[in-house]
Amino acid sequence: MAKKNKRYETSSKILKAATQVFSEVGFAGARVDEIAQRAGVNKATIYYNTGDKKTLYARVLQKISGEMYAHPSENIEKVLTPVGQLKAYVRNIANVIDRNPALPNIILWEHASGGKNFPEEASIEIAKMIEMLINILKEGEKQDIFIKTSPILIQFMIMGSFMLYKTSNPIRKMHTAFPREVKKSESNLSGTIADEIEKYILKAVKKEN
Amino acid sequence: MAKKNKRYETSSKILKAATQVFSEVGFAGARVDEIAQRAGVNKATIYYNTGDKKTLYARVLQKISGEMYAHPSENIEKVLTPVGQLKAYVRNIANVIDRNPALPNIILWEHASGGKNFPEEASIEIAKMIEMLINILKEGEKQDIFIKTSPILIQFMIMGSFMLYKTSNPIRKMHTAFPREVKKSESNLSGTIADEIEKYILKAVKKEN
Amino acid sequence: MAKKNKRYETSSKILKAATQVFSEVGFAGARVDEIAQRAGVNKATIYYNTGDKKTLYARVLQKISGEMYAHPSENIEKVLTPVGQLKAYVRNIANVIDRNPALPNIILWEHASGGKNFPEEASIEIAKMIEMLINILKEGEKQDIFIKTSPILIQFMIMGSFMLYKTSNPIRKMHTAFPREVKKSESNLSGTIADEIEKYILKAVKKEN
Amino acid sequence: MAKKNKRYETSSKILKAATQVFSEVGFAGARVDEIAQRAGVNKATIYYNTGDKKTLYARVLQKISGEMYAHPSENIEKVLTPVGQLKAYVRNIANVIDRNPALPNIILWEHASGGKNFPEEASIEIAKMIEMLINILKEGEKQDIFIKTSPILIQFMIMGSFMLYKTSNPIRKMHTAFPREVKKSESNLSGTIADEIEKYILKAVKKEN
DNA sequence: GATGAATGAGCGTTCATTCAT
DNA sequence: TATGAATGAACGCTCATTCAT
Repeated sequence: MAKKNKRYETSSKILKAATQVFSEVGFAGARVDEIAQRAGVNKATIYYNTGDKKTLYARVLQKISGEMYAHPSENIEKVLTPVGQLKAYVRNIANVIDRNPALPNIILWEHASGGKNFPEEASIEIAKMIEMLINILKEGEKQDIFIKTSPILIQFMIMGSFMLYKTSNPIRKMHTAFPREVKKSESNLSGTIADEIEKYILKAVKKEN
Repeated sequence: MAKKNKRYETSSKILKAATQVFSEVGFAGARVDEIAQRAGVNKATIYYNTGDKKTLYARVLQKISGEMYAHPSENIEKVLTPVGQLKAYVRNIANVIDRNPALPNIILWEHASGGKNFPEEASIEIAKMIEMLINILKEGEKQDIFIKTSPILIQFMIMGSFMLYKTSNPIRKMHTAFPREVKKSESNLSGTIADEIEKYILKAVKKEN
Repeated sequence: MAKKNKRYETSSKILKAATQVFSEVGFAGARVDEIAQRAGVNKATIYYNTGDKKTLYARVLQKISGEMYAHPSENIEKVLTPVGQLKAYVRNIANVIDRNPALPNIILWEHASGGKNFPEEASIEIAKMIEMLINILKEGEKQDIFIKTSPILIQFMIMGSFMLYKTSNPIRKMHTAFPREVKKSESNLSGTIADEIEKYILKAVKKEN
Repeated sequence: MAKKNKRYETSSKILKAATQVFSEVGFAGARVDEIAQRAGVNKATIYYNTGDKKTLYARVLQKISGEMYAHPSENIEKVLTPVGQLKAYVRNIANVIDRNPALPNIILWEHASGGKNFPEEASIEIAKMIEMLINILKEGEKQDIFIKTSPILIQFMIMGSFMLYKTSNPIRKMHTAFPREVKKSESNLSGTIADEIEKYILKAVKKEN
């Protein structure tokens, strides 16, 4: 709306390009030159505008984790039952990932590298998110409809399956060895994939009667 | 003992060091100097003995995937019921990961990078493994004890949770934000962790009656 | 006076230093470090400004052959008789070599290496030059004042004597074995040396009557 | 004849291979590995048998110059007239070059590099050779059949034309720009080429009457 | 006499970063 | 605000040389 200043525009272009590049090749593999080129700015502009490579990466991480862990909370409180809340939780994650294609790669880069660059702010967001899951699962237990579970493992099952699915796309297509059922893939999670994972997670967690 | 081939011994030292370094920092982040130092050999020896950085990485990938996807089959055929087989399948994966600490990181690096360096041989091994899972799940369906599932997603749930668990260890410990339940961790999967995942996967897959 | 383009100035310094170094030790013997040092720039500047070692060498070759084969034509067309033209031809070559001390060495490096790096553009220039000589000799034949000759061999006699003379300078001085008459040398061709060669070439080519 | 010892055989193979390689790419461009491979021996054998790269190159130079400057004298003394002697001189050089294909390249490498590695022994041989030419030319002058000439320049005309001819072969064939008359070439000097050069040199030197 | 294995020194090249404008 | 030019510090790799056998 209001005409933003030029600096901000440049900053946005840089951040967008950096997100792309870092997600494709990771921190060590990323070239500042490449980021500058994709952003359509001079390499020195990155240093002038944002700072060094590490700072730039930190900004990317921060933005990513902000998006990751802020939105999911949106629709959950409106839902009343733990089952509905857990469904919403899974679905929100799928939505966020679909809206941020760079996210799974970056999270995996960070996991692989042992989180060396993971900013404290980002882990606060994650913590809030997990707390949300903990509450949902606890409430389910209290109502005697969920079994006792380890929230962190449930979290990893959800995130892990989504992220491996997303990032395995090129691998599955590249190699001829895989069975046919494995090679077909959908680019979005929010359709069939999220449906399935939601189903598995719920079954895994629900008490049989 | 028998005097071993000198070249082979050197090669082993190099491969071991390379596996470590690549798993810690990935291909782009790895320094040949560092690998040489950890192997206790001169940098040039790596080139004399094994070849360039890419070749070395390929060898690491090959060894890793060999170990990953060969062993799990071991105990499965002895088990008769699909439930037993699925349990063995999950447990075997946990065992392999425990025995090869570099494995989760390297797999994640590869996923994150879109499998640019993934050797065809490795994907053959993975394919065999997934085929195994497909058969188990099919048999379960046929016997009407498993629901219809997407094997690749089940696979990703198992692998994803194990690998994220393993690699999240330093992150979880590093950051203060996480709830207490999340911070405690066991270094091996084969104990409680595998038990839990096994339970969730089975519940996710089994038909309720 | 007018403020020159900075990049161009750097480029010139690099090209000059490169010409020197390549002429002294050839392509394989040249060290990029040495070129950078003589040019008074950082080694990386060479890559930023010009490109890799091969590209740099190509530029040197191109400039050398440009100078070699452009100027000789200058004064020849003004001269009317074949004898005068041939004299001018020889003299022009001597002048060019005198003005470009790196030239003989570089041509010899290229000859010795089988012209592996010789750029097509350079050979076009040489070809034009030889064509000039062919025309002079043909005209002389037609006027019945020159014998029938092989132009390429005449060319090699001229170039060969000039270039060996120039490059033998350090050798002749270094070694004590040579007869006195051989050791004295003039640094420029354009004086006595060119006079002599001109005389020999003309005698070799002219028809006796 | 007598069965030579093994060391000598190895030494010969090495020297032959080294001569080839040095003539093709010069001292700086030569790789000890390549020489070893062509000689069919282990790289370490070169050091054991002959010494380091410089020593090996010196041996090659020595052998080359020995061959170059010893043989030409053979037939000259039998010839009585200066004209006949000069013809023999030119022809002998052509023969030696034909018999030693590595010779022109190596001489050119040495000239180009300013004779940095030229051994004193070699220059003694050259000196003897030039002295021979000096005597022939002096005798011709005394008999009033040759004009007064600069022997070193005559020497360079002969050597220069032969060597440029030989080494220009690949260049002339490689590039399309050259006129047809220039592209055809004979691999041996001793035929037409030597005839022509001999004719030019004699005409250049002989007194007209 | 000969060699497979290993290495130190150095080379061409890249890359994150800074400087002058 | 932005950039073209320049650079220091590495990095992957090569190569002449040595060592143990």
